[in-house]
Amino acid sequence: METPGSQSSLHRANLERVVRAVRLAGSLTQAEIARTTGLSAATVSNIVRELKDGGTVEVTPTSAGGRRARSVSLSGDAGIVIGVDFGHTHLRVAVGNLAHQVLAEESEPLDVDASSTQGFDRAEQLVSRLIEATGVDRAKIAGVGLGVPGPIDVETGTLGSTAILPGWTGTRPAEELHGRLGVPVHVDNDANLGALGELVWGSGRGVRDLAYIKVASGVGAGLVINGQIYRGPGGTAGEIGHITLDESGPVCRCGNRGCLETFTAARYVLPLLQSSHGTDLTMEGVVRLARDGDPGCRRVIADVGRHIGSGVANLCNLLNPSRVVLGGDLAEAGELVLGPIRESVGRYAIPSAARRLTVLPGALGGRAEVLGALALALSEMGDSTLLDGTLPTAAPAFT
Amino acid sequence: METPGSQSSLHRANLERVVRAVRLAGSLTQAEIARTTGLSAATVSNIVRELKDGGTVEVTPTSAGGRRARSVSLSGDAGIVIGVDFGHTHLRVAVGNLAHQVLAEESEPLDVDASSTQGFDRAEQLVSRLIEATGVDRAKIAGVGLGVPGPIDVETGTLGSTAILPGWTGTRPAEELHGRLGVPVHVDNDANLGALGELVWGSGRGVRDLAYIKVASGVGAGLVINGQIYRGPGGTAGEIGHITLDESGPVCRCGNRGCLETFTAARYVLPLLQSSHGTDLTMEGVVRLARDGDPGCRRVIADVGRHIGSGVANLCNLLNPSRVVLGGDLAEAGELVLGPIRESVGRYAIPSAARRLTVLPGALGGRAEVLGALALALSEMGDSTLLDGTLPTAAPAFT
DNA sequence: CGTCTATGTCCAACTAGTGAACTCTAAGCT
DNA sequence: AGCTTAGAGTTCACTAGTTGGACATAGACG
Repeated sequence: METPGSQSSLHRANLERVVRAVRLAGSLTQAEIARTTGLSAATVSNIVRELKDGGTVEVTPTSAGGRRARSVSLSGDAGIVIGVDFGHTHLRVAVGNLAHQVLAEESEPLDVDASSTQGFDRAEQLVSRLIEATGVDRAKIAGVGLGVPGPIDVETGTLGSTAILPGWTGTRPAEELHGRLGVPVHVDNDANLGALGELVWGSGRGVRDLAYIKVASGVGAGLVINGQIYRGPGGTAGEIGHITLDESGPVCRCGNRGCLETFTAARYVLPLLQSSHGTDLTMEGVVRLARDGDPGCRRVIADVGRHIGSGVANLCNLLNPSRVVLGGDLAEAGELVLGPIRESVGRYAIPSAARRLTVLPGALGGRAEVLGALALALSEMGDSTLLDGTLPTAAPAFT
Repeated sequence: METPGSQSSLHRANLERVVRAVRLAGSLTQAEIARTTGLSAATVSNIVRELKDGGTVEVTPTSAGGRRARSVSLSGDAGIVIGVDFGHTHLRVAVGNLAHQVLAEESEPLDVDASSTQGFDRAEQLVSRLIEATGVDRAKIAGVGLGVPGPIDVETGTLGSTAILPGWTGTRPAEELHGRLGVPVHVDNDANLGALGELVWGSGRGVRDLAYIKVASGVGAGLVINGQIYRGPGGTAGEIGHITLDESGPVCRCGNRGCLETFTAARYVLPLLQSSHGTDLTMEGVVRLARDGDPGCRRVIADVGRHIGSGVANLCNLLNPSRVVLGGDLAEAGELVLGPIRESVGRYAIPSAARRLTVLPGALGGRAEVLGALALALSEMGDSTLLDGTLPTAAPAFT
């Protein structure tokens, strides 16, 4: 640890290399590890033995019908990670292992008006339940990823004002959960985690740059640049909901006028349908009705799509991501909303940028955020955590 | 080279570490190197000897009034880099060394209608002249950075259509210059290089995320994210000039309507002043008149600023950079344009993002691009090039 | 002028990776 | 069945390279 530039650090780096290779591939034989990592067979042999002794890796004596290949894979109980996602109306928890496998996942409704304390209590309970259900060892928890539906101050870890969970403003979610679970907790907002989730498990596999647009009560975007969440220095990157589409448009809750959100977010869109469809409509309902053919709902959704498309076109001109993934309730509308988005992008983005852009619906639906939280825990943990035989049960730090 | 993960690669990494430390600090004693790099004194001793023998580093027997410290610094002639910038109306070349010092710099007018061949000939001549003037060894050229005022296809290195140098579309500038100079040439567009230049030498020192907005015949932005130029998968990131401000605004050359450019670029703005100020006005002239107090020009510049501010507000919401640097002719207008920009940003960006944003004029003026080209050559070279005694005189690759 | 102290160098010890030789096992051929 | 073949994994001697400690050096301080 104390030798930053030499010898043993090299060994460490090679250990990580091997672990990473195995994790990415699921399972490999030693010869394959040698080939993909570029290390010599002898070195791989030593490293695998060391990892096996440390318990981070499992060697299944002979797997395929081949000659004598021993396939190496991450041992399932080497460590587990947990994803927790506080959403608009529900709480969702997932348990996964270091091999990127999701072992269990569950969600339950969350009372919007519940205090933050109640919320965290509930989260703790649900986590405990899932851990028991999967039968894993509590001490093996390597880290927790936590998603919250609002802006997080990166430096202090304090939750900014959120219209979605009003009573939670000013709390420090990571600290709260860390106090209850005793392991490192890493927070981020739901849009960023959704982006990460889709990148790792969903519609963004294999892509390095991705924008995840989440339309729900508000509109937010999570940006992944070069394989990493991009938060911006202030942590507020991705606020696509408040780019200005029409300087003299409706007044937005942010104080400006004509923000994208005023044309697309549920709270602004649903009233349009009140007189014709009644007052107790939800976005989900509108989407369902539209799919069933209701012309009014279809029109509203298409209009929303067009406006999102304008925003995406701006995003595309500025950032030129290779993929845009649409998440949130609205994604359920499929082509009804994607069509207009693509059309709008084609119209407003410069052609060379638009040509390379793919707009896809999220593949994970409401699970994107929890899975992203899982991915966050995995990535923040760094592979090096795997390498100490002892996984941290007390947290050295939390973010 | 062939050992990707081991031993000699460690040595290489340590060599680079030392070179980098020395380069950043200017000059260090061996003990200081040991402390900043974390390597042991013995290792540093060996490495310094190796570097000294290789000629990349110079050891001045005793420098300060201390005991017996030998200060180690990059030898001035260890290698030089060259920046070439083709601008709207001029060609600019700079010569620098690996210690980030600019040894010589010169610009000359360039005929817009000249063929690309003529342009590259002129560039070659100017480079030769500067090399002779500084008296450095041609064989020491480690790389060339090249700026072109138009979109470059990252894969093929082909220059896309540019309204600024019409005859150059479809040429491969890097290849052209590589053919003439025989060293690796790395191209990028002028906005990206301006961003890099300001980041390394100008108003962006010490910042990791920066947007450089260049207003000239068009409007472009160069983005630096996490200390690196961000080009986007298609290489067209930063096209701030074509985000839509007004869906029913003037038709833009890109085919859309109401692009930022139609409110801010010279070709759209100058006509506004034709009836009052004559037809042979340039953007530079407008700026000068505005500074002298001409109310019409002041008004025009303030309006341009407001529109740029709207674009920057969008940029700020999406990307949340910590700094925006304004370059190009317009930057000369100082507060006359920055005031309205800041005002517009304050109005249209979400407050939490706007609060962290600093909008500054470029510190390098027209030199930003050449210096950025220099920085590009330095960064693309990678420190490892320093480590072979022989700097490449024939190029293994060019980008 | 002697002592002190930080610098740089040398040397022996140690760590860790590598190539080559070797063993093992199953598949394929005769 | 028996032989050959070939890829997988292991062992071993070797080598590259870093480190801690001993040692020499030379200005600073008293």
